[in-house]
Amino acid sequence: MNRSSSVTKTPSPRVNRLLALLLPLVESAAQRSDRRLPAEREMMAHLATTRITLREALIQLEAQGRIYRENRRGWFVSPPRLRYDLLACLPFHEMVRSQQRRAETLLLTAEEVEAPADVARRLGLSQGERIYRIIRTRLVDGRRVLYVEHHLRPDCFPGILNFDLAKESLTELYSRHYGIRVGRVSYELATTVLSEQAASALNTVRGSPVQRVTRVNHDQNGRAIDCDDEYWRHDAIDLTLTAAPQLSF
Amino acid sequence: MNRSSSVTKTPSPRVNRLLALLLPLVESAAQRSDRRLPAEREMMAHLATTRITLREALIQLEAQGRIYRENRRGWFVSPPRLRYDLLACLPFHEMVRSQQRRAETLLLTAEEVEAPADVARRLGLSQGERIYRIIRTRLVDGRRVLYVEHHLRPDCFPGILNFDLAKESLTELYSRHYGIRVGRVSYELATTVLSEQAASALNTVRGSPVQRVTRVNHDQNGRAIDCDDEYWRHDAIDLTLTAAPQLSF
DNA sequence: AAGTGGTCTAGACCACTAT
DNA sequence: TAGTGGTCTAGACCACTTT
Repeated sequence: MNRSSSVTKTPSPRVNRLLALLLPLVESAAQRSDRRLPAEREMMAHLATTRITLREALIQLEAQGRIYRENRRGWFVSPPRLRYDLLACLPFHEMVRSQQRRAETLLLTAEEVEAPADVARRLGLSQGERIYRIIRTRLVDGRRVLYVEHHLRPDCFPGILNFDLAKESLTELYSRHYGIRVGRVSYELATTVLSEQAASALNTVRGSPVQRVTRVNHDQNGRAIDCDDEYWRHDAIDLTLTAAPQLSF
Repeated sequence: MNRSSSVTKTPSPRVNRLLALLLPLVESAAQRSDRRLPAEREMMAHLATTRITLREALIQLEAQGRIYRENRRGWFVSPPRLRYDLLACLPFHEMVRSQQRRAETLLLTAEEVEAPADVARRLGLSQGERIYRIIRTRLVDGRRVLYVEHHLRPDCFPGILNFDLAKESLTELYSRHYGIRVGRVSYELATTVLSEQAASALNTVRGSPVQRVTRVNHDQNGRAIDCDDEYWRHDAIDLTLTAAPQLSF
C-alpha cells in the first residue's frame, strides 16, 4: 500500500495516518462518562501498528491539548479549558466556581525554609533569608490541574501557616487578617516540564508539557510581598488578558 | 549495577541518568560557535545507550527549553531568551533591537482570502467575508523563532498588501498611512504544536512544543481591526507582563 | 556519497493501578 | 493477580542536508 498518494515531497508518515484514525476514538471516548480511551495495546491492535508508534501519536495529541494521561492509569480526553484571566486576579476557587466548575485544594506542605536564589531575587531578599513556602495541588472537577508553590515574606504575614491553607484563599487572608491588598502584579510565562515532585502531585509523568505562570505580588506601596510558581497542565487553561497598551517604555 | 541506591519507590530510570550525563555535553556545546551537539549516534555510543532512549532524553531537554533541533540538521543549545513584554506592544524589530539582538523577517504570503471561522469571530465578521492574510517568518540572530499569521480587515487597510511587508512594521503602516492607532489589545496564550506548514517554516519538526500567542488589536474606538496568530519556539521567549489588577470583573 | 535526524518494527521487562 | 502504562533493547530503512 502506498503511503503517500500525493506529489508532496514528504510522504505522510504513519503517525499522521494514526492521528486521523485516532480522532474517532477520541470523539467516542469524549462521550463516555470517564472520558477514557481504550488501552494502548487494544488501540495498537485495532490500528495495526506498534506501541511506540502509537504512543508517539498519543503524545502528539497530548501536546495539542486534546488528550492527557494519568500516570499508569490511562489516556483521557481533555475536558473544556478553564479561562484564566491574568488581570482579573481572582482567587482560584472563585475563578473556578464562576465558570460552573468544581474546585478543590490539597495542601502538600506549609513550612519555613531558606529562600532559593530566584525567589530571593524576586522578593528582594538576600539569599538564605527565611520565607514561608506553601505547596498545594489544585483540582478542577476532580482532576489535578495545578501544582503551585507560594513563597511569602514572613515579616508581612506572621503566623499565616497556622490557618487552614487547604480551605482559605491566600488573597483573602492577606486582606482580612493582615490588611494587605495586592496593588501590582507581574507575571512571567513559559512552557516547560514538571519536576519529579510536581509530576507525581499531578498524577502525571515527567515528560508532559506544562504552562508555567510565575507571579510576583506587590502591596499598595509597591513592595514585593509574595510570589507564586504555578504549573498548569497545559490543556487545562486558556490564558487571556485584555489591556490598553502602555504608551512609552 | 543497582540503578537506584536510595529507598525511593520509583527507581531512577535510565533517561534521568542520561539527562545528568548530557549536561556536560550541553555546556561544552554552548561554548562552540555553532552551539551544536554531537551527532545522536556519537552520543549514543559515548553514553552507552540506545537511540530511542537517548532521543527521549534529548526531547526532555527540548521541552525544558535548554536545547532545540533543526529538522534533520541536528541539536543545538538554545540561545538566551528574548524578553517579550505583552503590554509594551513593541513592533518585532524594535523589541529585538532594543535587546541588542538582530531581527529579520521573511514574507511567506500576502493575499486576500476568506476569513476562517475563528478569525471571523475574533474580528466580528461573518464567516466567508474576505480579509487580508499575511504570513511571515521572523528570525532572531539568524534563528527562525516565530511563525506568524496576520489577519486584517480590508476595509481598514485598503492596498496595504502593496507595501514591502518584509521590511515594514504593520503597526507603523497603520499609523503612518491609515491614521489608525491601536487602542486596546487582547491576548490569548496557549501551549500547542506546530502545523506542518509552520513547522517547515521554522525548520523544525512536527512534535516540538510552541508557545502560541493570539492577539486581537482594536482601534481607538474599540473596533477589532486585525488579529495575529503567533507561534514561537517556546525556548526563544520569556513572556512578561506587569499591571495593576482590575478591581472588579 | 556520506552523514544526519525522522520514523518504524517486534519484541521485552518493570512499576504501579485496579479488582 | 491481572491489566495498565513506563521504559528499554537492537536493530532497520528513509528523507533530507552537507560535503
